[in-house]
Amino acid sequence: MNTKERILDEALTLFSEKGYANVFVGDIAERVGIKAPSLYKHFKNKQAIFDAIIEEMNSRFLKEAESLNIKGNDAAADAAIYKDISEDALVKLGLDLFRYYLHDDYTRRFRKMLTIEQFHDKELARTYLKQYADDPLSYQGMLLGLMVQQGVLKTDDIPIMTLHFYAPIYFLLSICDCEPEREPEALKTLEDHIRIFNKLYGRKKK
Amino acid sequence: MNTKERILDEALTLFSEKGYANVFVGDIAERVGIKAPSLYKHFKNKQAIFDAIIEEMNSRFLKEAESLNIKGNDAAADAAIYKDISEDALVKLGLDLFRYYLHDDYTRRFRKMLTIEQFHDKELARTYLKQYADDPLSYQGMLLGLMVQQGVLKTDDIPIMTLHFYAPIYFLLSICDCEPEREPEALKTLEDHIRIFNKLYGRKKK
DNA sequence: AGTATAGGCTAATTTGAATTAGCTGTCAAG
DNA sequence: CTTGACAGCTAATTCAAATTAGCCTATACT
Repeated sequence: MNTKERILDEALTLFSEKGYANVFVGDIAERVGIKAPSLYKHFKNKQAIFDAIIEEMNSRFLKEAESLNIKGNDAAADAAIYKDISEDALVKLGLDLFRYYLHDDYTRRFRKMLTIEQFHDKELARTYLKQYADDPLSYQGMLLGLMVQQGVLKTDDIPIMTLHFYAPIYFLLSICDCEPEREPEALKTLEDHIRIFNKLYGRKKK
Repeated sequence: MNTKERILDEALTLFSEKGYANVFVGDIAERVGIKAPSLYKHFKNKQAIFDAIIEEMNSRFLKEAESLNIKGNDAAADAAIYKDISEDALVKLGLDLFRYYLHDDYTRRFRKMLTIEQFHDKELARTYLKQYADDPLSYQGMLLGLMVQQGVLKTDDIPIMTLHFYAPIYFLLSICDCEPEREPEALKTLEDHIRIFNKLYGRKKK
């Protein structure tokens, strides 16, 4: 990782912990192992560092979305996968997703930063909701929709079913971001949530 | 409202919009209609304004909790109320709660401020989770528990049922705080959520 | 009336963080 | 070998925001 990337990386860490306004360029520099003025060899100013982080995030998420689309488009193949999904498999899917969101360093730091900065301007608000509300709902809605098609789950209202699946995940994530020591409890709750979700929406047991 | 209270009020508004660090004492003073140095007749410094807001909030919530306890303690009376609660009444209960959280000026501003500042220190993190996660779950768990007792709802796992009821509310609140123009859509979704919740957990229709 | 206090003001003062100036060593290309 | 760009440094500079000093007026209390 070159200096420019290290700056972005350390800045993201600090922004996600203290918020943009509470981080000094000197703090960032120190962590990178250089002096504050040297930062200006790489970025026009502090704001440019923030903007670069947002931009990098956008491109990462775009790439991710594309790769999901590729998978998502092959509906036939996907349908097969979910045809016989067991409760345990659904639990594993949910837990894995959760753990990824929680532990993936980039994802976690970025989410916390956006949580802090979401009210700063319209643009950030939109980004926040897209990442943590609209996109997850639409992606998971697609997956759950497949399961409905396959008769694994049953509902008249896929969007609400998706909300019922995802809202607890979002909620537990907020808890863990705030107090990471509550993760074990959250994982337990998440597992219970998915098992009961599966009972509530699952077709009557064969 | 005297000057001291007006300072707290305007400060809360600003903190909830921009976060503590982005608000200048001059901004607060201007809104109150005085000059910055005059603030220091009322508060030792900027931090003391923030602290006073937190303290006031604590005492408000304490008072609220007490009043809920008084009601909550009279379990027999409460049970009667929920014995024959209809779907529409449950929907109304949820929508009213939601609208209160969203529109009550004090509640809304305070929640946004805590959302921004939650990672600033352990204390704030604890306050945030208590207010928006633990307390709502425990209070609503109590109400839903009564409904289970009365046979209006059925479940083996009241905490998870409560999570299923509340997490979507929390989620929709996050959306509306972030983009208030999405409130109508959120209200619609909330109503659908509660109706389906009621179907999923309701005893088989008579 | 006489004075103390509360609460406001203007004009400093202090502070500290962002940014700029300008120097230096390294290294790659010609 | 030398030139130029790159990436670092120290030492200013700038600037804005918090806070303090010190003054003024009104009002309430004695």
